Amino acid sequence: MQQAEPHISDDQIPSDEIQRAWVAVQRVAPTLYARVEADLKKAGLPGLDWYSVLWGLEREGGALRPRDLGKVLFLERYNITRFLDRLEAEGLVERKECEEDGRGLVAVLTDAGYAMRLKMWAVYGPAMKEALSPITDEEAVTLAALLCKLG
Amino acid sequence: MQQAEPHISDDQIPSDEIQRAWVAVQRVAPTLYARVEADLKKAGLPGLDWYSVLWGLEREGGALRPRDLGKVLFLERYNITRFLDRLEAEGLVERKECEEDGRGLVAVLTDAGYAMRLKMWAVYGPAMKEALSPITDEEAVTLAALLCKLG
DNA sequence: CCCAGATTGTTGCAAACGCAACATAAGGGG
DNA sequence: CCCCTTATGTTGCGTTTGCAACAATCTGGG
Repeated sequence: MQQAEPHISDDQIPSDEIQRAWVAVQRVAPTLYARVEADLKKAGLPGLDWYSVLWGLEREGGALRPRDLGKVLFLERYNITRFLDRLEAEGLVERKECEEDGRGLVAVLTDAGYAMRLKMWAVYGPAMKEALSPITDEEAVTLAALLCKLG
Repeated sequence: MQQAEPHISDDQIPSDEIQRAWVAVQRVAPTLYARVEADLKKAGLPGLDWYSVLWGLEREGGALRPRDLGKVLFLERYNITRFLDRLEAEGLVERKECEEDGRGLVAVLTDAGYAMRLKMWAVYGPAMKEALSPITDEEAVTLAALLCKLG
């Protein structure tokens, strides 16, 4: 990636192998993401970020506090607030008050939200399959295992 | 990731292995990126996007037309324009006119820009090494090879 | 019970991004 | 040579993001 550097000692510089892996990860992930997003957009559907919220909610039983949704999706509080704003405006989610915590609330998936996730999956699934079609299932297992070591 | 789906035929649904690999890629890449960015920010340095531009420029001899910079970095024209706006405002890059094309221009790395890339690498390099420290060089080669199949 | 500190969700503001439109210049066919 | 098409870089506008501050509520020690 770049040559030796006087300000840092040699054992701080990542090896070529590591550098190449880093570049590959940071280049390929957005590329694949963009391909799938393009398919969704072509179908007139929302982006993958919405899907994550809908699916994250559905997976947890259809209702979750923003706090917990944030933990599941690795998102900041204020981002959750705004996703819920948009999803609620489209009728895919509803905010209900939270009994056990006066300041909290619960985001609840509506029927329309459930239906939307299904409609998106009908595009997302095949697009994902297509994007990863260059590798076999076995390779996918290897890939996932290596990445999980890093997460 | 999710159960069978009536609207699409079974052979359109990605296998569990593929789904897990997809999730791993899309989750791990931003996580690692954020860790390194945090180190840069802690050091009071610009983000990785600036580094990409500086390094992309330096690698090509220190001067490149926005068009070509866009191709190297996989960025849209208008993003290049705006990165150059900010980098130029900080004195890291200069816009010079392009002789062989009247409408074009050339983005030239300044001494300050070169110095900044070095300073950033002194943080970026170790941070990258740390982020990928859970895998060996050999595993990194495997990882990069698998990802390259997808790119 | 009371109160200081922490937690939860929201918001104002500034910065950044995506998209479409624009001005300018290059290229190519008649 | 002229005109039409394409390419290049920029900009305006609406949307989205990050950060810091905020109000409301919970928690635990005294």
